[in-house]
Amino acid sequence: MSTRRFPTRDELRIWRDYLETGDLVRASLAARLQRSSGLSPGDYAVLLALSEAPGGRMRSSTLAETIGWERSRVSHHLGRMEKRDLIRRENCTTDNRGAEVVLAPAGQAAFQEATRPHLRDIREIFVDALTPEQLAAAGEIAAALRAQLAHPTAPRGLA
Amino acid sequence: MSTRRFPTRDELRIWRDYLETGDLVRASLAARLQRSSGLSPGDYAVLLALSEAPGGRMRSSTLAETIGWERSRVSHHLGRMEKRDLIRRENCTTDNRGAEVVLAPAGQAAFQEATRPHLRDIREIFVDALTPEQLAAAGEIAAALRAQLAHPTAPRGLA
DNA sequence: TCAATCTGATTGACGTGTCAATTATGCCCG
DNA sequence: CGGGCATAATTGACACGTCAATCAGATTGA
Repeated sequence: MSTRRFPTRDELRIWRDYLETGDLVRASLAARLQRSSGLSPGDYAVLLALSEAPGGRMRSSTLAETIGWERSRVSHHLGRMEKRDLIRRENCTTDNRGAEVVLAPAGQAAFQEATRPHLRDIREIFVDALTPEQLAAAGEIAAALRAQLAHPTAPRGLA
Repeated sequence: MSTRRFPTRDELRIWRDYLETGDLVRASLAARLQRSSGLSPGDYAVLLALSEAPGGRMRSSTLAETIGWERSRVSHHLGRMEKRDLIRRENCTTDNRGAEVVLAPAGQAAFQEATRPHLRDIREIFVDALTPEQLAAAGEIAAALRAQLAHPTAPRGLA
């Protein structure tokens, strides 16, 4: 009985629609963000974290944890952002291995420029598109999918 | 009145959950596919299209249309797949500009190896995670979001 | 003290995606 | 015919992501 049938045509269509639509939404928001501020979603995430940190500065590893990225990803992204003067990197005084990421003026400006239009876009593209019931359902669906990922029906050696 | 408020904290949480969960699902499926067959989702999409084409061959531009990719993306991906002997490229006899993409034996084998586990994974990770109502709601949410993307509340010069 | 080890961060190789430019061929019309 | 334009596909430059390897500075334990 654990061997149920393959997904039906309808189920496959919904699955595909679900994922592809998520991508479209993401892409549309990213395009608007880029147009309004020159920032990528990654840039925005970094600047948001920094702007909420005291002094606009943060240890690189703390940043990684805050936005949920791998450390090497952070390193690469900071390298690109540093070239554009959005952030600076300084040596950490309390731990010579460490690096501190500092919000640069251009970064702060771009972030402030970006925030309001970005929030408005999220409302327009996502929130306004759905009825309150659909919005709630979206949250429940996400939760159900996460639960399934955390506890797969048939463990296959994947975390 | 067209200037409604920014999204609430809850709305933002749902929005973020929705997109991030989609990514997690995608990543989990991709990891399983990779493990079971050595194929990436892109590889799978290409091989699926080819395996459904008569003779396992297809014009490169037709392939692009079929799977909804940009042509340059197809070119790059085919280059990588060709190096792994999953496909071959031949000159098109009817149009000397054109290229025909041909399913290679290794590609056919990998695809057949991949299909059943992949469909089962989709069922386990996505379909089985949701109640029938949630599945239906997921379809409706995707449709609503697409409709919104096609007809933005406040056009901002974006297609 | 100082060697083994742990940890913070960077780096390099590579897959993947976009955009703009390029190449080569087909095609149409004066 | 032949110049001009459309089309097929590739290419190059770059952003972004992962993984594995590396490097330097902390830590700690005989």
